[in-house]
Amino acid sequence: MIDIRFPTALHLMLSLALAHTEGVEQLSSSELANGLGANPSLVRKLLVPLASAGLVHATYGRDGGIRLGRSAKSITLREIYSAVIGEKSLWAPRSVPHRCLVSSNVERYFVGLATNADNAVLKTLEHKTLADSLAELRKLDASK
Amino acid sequence: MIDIRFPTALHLMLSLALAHTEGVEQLSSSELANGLGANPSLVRKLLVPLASAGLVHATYGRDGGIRLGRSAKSITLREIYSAVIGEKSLWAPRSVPHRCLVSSNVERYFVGLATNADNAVLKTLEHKTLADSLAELRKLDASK
DNA sequence: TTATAGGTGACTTTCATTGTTACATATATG
DNA sequence: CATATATGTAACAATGAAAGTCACCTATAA
Repeated sequence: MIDIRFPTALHLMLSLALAHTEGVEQLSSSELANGLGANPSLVRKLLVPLASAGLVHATYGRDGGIRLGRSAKSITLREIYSAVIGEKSLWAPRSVPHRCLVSSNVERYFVGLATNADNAVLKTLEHKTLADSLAELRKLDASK
Repeated sequence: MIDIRFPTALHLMLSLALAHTEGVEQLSSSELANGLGANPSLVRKLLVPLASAGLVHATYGRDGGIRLGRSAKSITLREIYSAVIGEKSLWAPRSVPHRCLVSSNVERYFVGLATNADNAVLKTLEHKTLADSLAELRKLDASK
């Protein structure tokens, strides 16, 4: 199935950032799930790697909830992507029987290509912060 | 299931390029499939978009087979990628109910991010030719 | 004590892609 | 023309990573 963890995580983080600008310090997993049209349990599972990376902070118990771990200005989209996707490459090599010059070396060669592609993508996310993204959403909203 | 059309197509093209340097002008889908550890029919299906893009040329009938459509020096990895993957983006947006500033605009915003990422990846493939890749394989083979 | 948060494990469902089989179509050759 | 053998293609089953669900555990404020 197609992987939509990154757009989902980005949406979550943007919801938290927006709430923050409106004076709401935290949201529950149910509220976040509602915004996504998803299940609270699914949201909580996606929050695990974001919490490990320090991008969000969750508090237990009654009156608990989820808040941003740092300011929206200091969180980049690259951090969100890396937290959620981990080391998984954009492309996986095909495993082939080693029989000739091509088949014996193409796998290693391809992994190198994939690493280049991964790095290029990370670079496109590196200088965009969560605050930048929220500002972009406001522009989009106004322009329509 | 994970998408390995690009590494598979690259392998095919490299096999054709290698054969060419050895004086073999064409290979059958069975020979190509054998190098990949795959089914000839699967190979033929993958060849369809490569043939449409003019990157390979297939001839029917007895003594038929597949050959490179142009010289290995003139074929870039970007062309192979685009032929096989088409317009499919690296990332798909999550479809969400439109209810607030974030949910109403994040989808469009995300598609923009994905387009940037796609272009960055294409750029990493743009200046590598099939001949370059074959030379890299020879280096890898020699260095081990 | 109770209400209500998040955390987690064990599932089932989804669906694009892989892989297979069978057969139609085209062509070189004797 | 018959035959051998190549590609083209349609229909189908298998695969597997992620989505999604449910039940239950743990933690905490009031």
